Amino acid sequence: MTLLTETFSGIVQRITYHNPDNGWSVLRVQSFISHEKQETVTVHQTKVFAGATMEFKGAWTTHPKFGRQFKAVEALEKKPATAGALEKYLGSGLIKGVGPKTAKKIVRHFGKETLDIFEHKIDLLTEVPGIAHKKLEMIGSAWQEHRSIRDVMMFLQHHGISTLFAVRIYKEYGDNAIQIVSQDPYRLVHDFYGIGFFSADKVALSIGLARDSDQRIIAAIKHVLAGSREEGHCYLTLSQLEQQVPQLLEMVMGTPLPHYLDVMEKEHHLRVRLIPDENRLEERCYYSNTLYHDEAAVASCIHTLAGKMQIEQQRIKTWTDKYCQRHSIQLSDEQADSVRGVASHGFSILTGGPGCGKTTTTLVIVRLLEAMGRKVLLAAPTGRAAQRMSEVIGREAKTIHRLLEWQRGFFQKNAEQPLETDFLIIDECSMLDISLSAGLLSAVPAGCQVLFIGDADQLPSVGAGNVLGDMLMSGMIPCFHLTKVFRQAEKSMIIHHAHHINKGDTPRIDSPFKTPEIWKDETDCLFIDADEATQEQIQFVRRIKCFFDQQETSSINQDVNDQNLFEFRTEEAITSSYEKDLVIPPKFQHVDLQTVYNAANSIEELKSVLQKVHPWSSLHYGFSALDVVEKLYLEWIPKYYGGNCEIQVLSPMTRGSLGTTNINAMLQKKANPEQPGKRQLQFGEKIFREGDRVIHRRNNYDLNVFNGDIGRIVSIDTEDMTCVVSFSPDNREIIYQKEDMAQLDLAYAITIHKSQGSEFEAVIIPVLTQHFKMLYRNLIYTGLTRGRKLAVFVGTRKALAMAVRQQDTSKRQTALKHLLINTFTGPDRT
DNA sequence: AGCAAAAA
Repeated sequence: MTLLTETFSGIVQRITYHNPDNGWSVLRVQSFISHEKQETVTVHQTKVFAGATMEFKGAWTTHPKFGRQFKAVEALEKKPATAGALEKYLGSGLIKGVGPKTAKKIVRHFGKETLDIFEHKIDLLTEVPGIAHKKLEMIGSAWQEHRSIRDVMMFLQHHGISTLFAVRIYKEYGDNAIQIVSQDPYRLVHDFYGIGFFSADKVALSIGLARDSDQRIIAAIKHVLAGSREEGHCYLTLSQLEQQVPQLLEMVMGTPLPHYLDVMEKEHHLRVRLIPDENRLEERCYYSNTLYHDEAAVASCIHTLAGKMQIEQQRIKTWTDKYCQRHSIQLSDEQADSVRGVASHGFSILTGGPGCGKTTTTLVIVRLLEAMGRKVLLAAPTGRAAQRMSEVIGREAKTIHRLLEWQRGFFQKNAEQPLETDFLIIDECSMLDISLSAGLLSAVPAGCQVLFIGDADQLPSVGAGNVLGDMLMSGMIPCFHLTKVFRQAEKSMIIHHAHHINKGDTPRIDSPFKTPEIWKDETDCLFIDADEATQEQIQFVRRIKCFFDQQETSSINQDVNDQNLFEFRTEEAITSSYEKDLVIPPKFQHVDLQTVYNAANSIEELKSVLQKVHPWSSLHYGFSALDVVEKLYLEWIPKYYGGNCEIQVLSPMTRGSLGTTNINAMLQKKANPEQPGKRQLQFGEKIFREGDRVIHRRNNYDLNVFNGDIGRIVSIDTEDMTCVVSFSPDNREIIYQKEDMAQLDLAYAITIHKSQGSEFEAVIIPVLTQHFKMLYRNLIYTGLTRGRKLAVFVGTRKALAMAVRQQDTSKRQTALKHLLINTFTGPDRT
């Protein structure tokens, strides 16, 4: 860790930038060594005063935009050493009553002894002209105060706390700070947002607390429990804690863990819930207080809301029929049933895959309720989902955070100040985590009806819990499941394969390399086998192909055909790795093809080398996976599906050779290359060019653009550094100022996560083992079902099979399902 | 073989 041992010291001249959230600061620092030269220093979690003399530890780096800078990992305040430093220090406004002018006078008078005078003989300050008795008193008391702060600060900093937090800790604990922190350093985790277990532990060990002290172990248990959220879990089991806690503490525990857990439960540091496992044996499940409360709150709120309403079914039917007729809406039977069902239940769920008509059903429900004189509120977890809801329903829809009036970490709308409405409809509920659900449901007033809409097969929520899935699986909540697909269901292979994926079967998707006709058949789902071939392999195949094309009319493909390798064997494809099949014999490396041609036996050898490559892998045609993405985007899809077909690449990941960043860079270069007259702007590494496809990444209520909106850059003004982006569906044009453009990214490729809730005419989905960590069932399902006319996978069948086998949400440890069953049927404890 | 992600 400590490879960065360069140091750099100087006087802080100016604080160029300071981020109060994480403490990251950019400073201009005048070096001690070369006096005239100012350097840029970046440092984390440190607030430094202008004029302070600092010693930084870290390393020199070169930033692509800002050039040479010192990246500090540690900053220590030194006593001012030079007269110049002293003057800056005193004049920085740190001491009340001393400004730059007075500072100058003082330093000129006392020179090097200035600091000593302040420390020990402050009365002598009156020697300085302009400092009378009154001013001396002011300066004196300010200096006193400053000194006690400084003692605390020095203590905290000595034990590894950054200046920024030291200031906050001093503000909170005052002069007792040293005592409080020494007594229980782990208090800091609870009292200060931004200090975690690791920071507090550093202080604790530095102060000299024992590695096996109770405080330390309890803090570690709390930290592990809180961390389970990251995995999507609500609770951890004993064996999980026994594995993770000692690992965090970096020691073997003397006293067994259950002892501590019992103590913590008694002292309300954690909660335990007994949940029966498959064998009906009760297991102790350990919760952090908040998650325990949230889970229980969701279950009890739903129980309170649930129940049947007295509604005249016949009147609803008559009204619905009339409404649909007037607006020429065709409702299927299950949709009509859903409308009636939802209207007559206190709490219900409307679910179903894409293209099943959830939206139309919702529209009719909203109109019906309004006709019944009910006040209806609409909301969704994300800005984009809310905006789409408004567009489709024609009523305002808000994000849940806005609906509940989120302010400084709390919701203004809650059990005490509930929402004012008769009916609440929440869309895209697969994105709801347990905490937001608890916040939302507590704010529902008594007598209000609630409808959750969502597709549980889509991506799970970012936060902990499996809310929608648990509610559905509990079987306790009235659920209206739309199954009839309107989108040409019979023909659609996308729907067919999506269905298989959901069941856990790896779909056998046809490849155009195997069956070239399928392009013309306008199939809507394809798989192109491609792997991470090396440049050497690609070049080798291309050279051979080039050679054969010249020499023989019959292509090499004909030869491979003879081997009858085209039988569609998924299992074989799963185990084989295409690029490994191609071993280039040394004798053919960099060989002149004419020489090969002259030696007849060499031709046969060449053929046999190529025949080892899987005949429908893209390597066989001299394409890497990235080449295939390019070909699909620029040639193949436009050729068979029309040049106006909207194509979207959906990658499981941001990084990697087939991550969004790399694909974006490649497609920008190929699909929208630099041209004279085509204007562009550069921000650091990012280039935006006229014609680029872009995505907006944060809800911006001023511009009325939302996280996930995709558009095209219409024009760029290089003078003003502004641009105009046109967004679908109605091609509305938004003017971006320079600072707004930071919220834009290239969007030729986006992550599957970002695509949730959107649809595209054609999607290209790379699925390779390099995406290993992200490969799970819901992800593939979500990506595949984003395509309306075409979905093409590019990658290996092995990666696809891995993804389909991996069920993310089933691994989430949650108890909502269990709680709902218990609440509704009464606990069956004996 | 290390990774994605909402809200304010």
